[in-house]
This record gives sequence, structure tokens and C-alpha cells, in this order.
Amino acid sequence: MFNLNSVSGKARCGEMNTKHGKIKTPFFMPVATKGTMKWVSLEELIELNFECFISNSFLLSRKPGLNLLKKAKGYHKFINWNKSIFTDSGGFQLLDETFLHKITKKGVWLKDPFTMEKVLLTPQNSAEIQSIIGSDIAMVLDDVRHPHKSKQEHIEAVKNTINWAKEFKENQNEKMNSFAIVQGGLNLDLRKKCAEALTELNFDGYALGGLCIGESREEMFPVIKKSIDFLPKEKPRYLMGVGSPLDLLKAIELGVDCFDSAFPTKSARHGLIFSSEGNYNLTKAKNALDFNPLDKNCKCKVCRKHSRAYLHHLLKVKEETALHYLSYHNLYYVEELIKNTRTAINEGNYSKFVKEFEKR
RNA sequence: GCUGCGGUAGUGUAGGGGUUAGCAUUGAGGACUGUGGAUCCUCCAGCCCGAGUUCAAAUCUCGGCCGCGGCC
Repeated sequence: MFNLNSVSGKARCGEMNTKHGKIKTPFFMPVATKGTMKWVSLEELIELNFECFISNSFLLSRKPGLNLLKKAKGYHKFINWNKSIFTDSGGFQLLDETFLHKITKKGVWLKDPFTMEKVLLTPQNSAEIQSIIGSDIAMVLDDVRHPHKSKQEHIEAVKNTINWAKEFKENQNEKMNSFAIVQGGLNLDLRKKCAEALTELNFDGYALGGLCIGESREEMFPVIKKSIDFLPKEKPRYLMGVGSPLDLLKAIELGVDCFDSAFPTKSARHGLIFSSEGNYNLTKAKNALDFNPLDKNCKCKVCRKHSRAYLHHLLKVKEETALHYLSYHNLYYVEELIKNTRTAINEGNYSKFVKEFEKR
């Protein structure tokens, strides 16, 4: 399902094939937890040239629920999306105290946020949920811990992650593609152990999980760099949760093929604008009288039409349209940026591309 | 004109002799990365004016100014 076309240093350019089409790598996918991005519609996602997004299968299983999804003949039809869809298991919710109830060897007890009912999510039922959803790429239920938790916790998390991956693989619909997630915190021995055990299980791709959640860049990047070497070259590598422009570029330089993150849209909602001249906060007072576009080099529909001053105003008076405009712009920016990384890799000068970017 | 109540950051308020004058919001900055749809952190900013009582006044007394209500 994955073909590598060219490399530049460790950066790779290729193609991922799913039931719903081809996706050029590296790529970034927005987070559409419950069936849409926040403030950006699926229609606009097509307009923005994204080939896929990621939803949260646990939340979808609670609402609209599996019965509805079955009756709708799958999630793709329900939301009328005929490109690829990744689904997360819901494992990431372990990090959120409002979701997590208890981690056990069998799986994880999560609180249904709609009803507060406690629900046991296991590798088996997660595989079934994602199969009913009709996910193109299902993510295996994993045990995520904060990077700064004790080694003992990470040992336990890796053990659970490996066991759950085995059970997921045994129970999943064979036609469904699935990616396993490497855990181990910042500990390279644990990362290696986890990666090797998961590689033996022969998943369609491998993700690096548990990163970019509070640890410093100085801690994160060495772990990515080393962990990449523990993964098979011929399979796609997915760094979960990374979405700031510079982080994306640096991770691609280390050999990562795909990403998802709420960062571009979440940032946009708080006024953080991605731009070719660096990120900045639109809520700053100096933007109130700036009649230039968000990014003078951006061709998105927002930058073509509206000024910083106007968008600053909308944000200040809490008009919801601002959230839409800014989210749209940031997604456009990220998609353009990643498109440019593919070009740079194909042309064999990716490191130079990153250096230029860092100079901004 | 008389009388009652009140006047504390830009706004809304707490404190009624000794407080680094508290809170909310606004304002200024920062954070946010497998999304609980405005959250978290830092900072700026104030006792209406004058006189008195007191070791000490935002606080008590008197006068002024302003606001709201009542009476003439």
C-alpha cells in the first residue's frame, strides 16, 4: 500500500494507496474528530486539496453510534466523503482526565463524554468499531502516557501497547489497513523494544505516539530521529499529533511520512496565524491597523479578500466567522507547505529547503 | 432648597481604622500539537476632591463636587 518514489537525505517522498485513492507523502491530515473539522467543512477540505483526515472512532461509536453508522452503510457515506479516512482508536484520550477512568490489561475504561457512562475500550472492540466505520487506516488501540511519567509507567504502557496490538491484529477485519503505534516515552530502549515487537506483527504502517505533548523540542526530536531507525523502511511512518510548520519540516527531514494535528485549527481559533514570514498572533494590537493580508505570499481565499485589520476586528468582537477564516487559512498554509516539501524532496534539496525556512 | 443612599483600575464590584486594597472583565504579552468550540499563565491599571480626628483613614467626622431616589 506504500511506494517510495524519491529521497533527499532521510526525507522521503512516496505514495500511499487506500481503498479510496492515492495520497502523496509526506502529507498532513487535519483532525475531524466527530465528522468535521471545527469551523471548516468537508467540502472546503476538498477545496483545500486534502486527501484525508482523521476522526476519533471512540467518539463516533458513542455518537452517532454504531447502529446508525451501519444503517448509513458506513461513515464515508454518512458524511459523503469519498476520499481516505484515518481513524484514531481513542487511546489518546488516556491523557485527558475528563475521559480516562482506568487503564487495565484488557483495555481502557473511558468515560463517554456525552453520557458520562464508563465504557471499556479494548483492542477487540476498537478493531470492530473501526471496521464498522469503514476506516481506510485504523489506528491500533495504544497506551499513551505523558513523556515525563516514570519509567515504570512507560514499561507498563509499552507492554500494554504490544499486547493490544497483537489482539487488535488477530481480531481485525483482514481487509482493513491498520497502523500500530510505538510508545516508550523518551526512553530509547523502550521505543526500540516496542517498535521491534510491533514490526514483527506486520502492520501496514507505524506511528510514533506519545510525543509533542508537553516535552521540549530538545527532548522530542532526538527520540524521533532514533525511533525512525527502529521502523521498517518500506512502511509509512506517521508522527501523531505534530502540526506546527517548523516541527513538520524537521520531522519530515528525519524521515516521517505523515502527520495529523489539531494545531493549525486550534491555533487559528486562538489567533495564531501561520505565515511565510513566521507565525504571529493576530490578536496583537499592531494588527488592528494593518490592512495587509494575513500572509502576503498566500493565495488562499481569505488572504485574497480580507485584511489583518478586518480579521483582527472579527476576532476581537468574537464573531465566529473569524474562526472559520483563520482556520481555513492555516490549513491552506500547511497544505501548501507540505506540497512544497514534496517538491523539494523530489528535487533532492530538502535540507536546503528546511534551512531556508528556518532563516525566516 | 431639604433629605436619604452612594462615589474603589477603562467597566462592574469586594473590603467599613493597620490588607502587598481582593475578584471579574477590558487592555498588553505568552502558551496551545492522535481537539471537551474562548482555555491556561504573566503583566499593566484603582480608593472623587479638600480639611480634620488618629501613632495609623479607602474605611470615622465635616465641607465641596458628582450620580440616583424621595420631599418641597
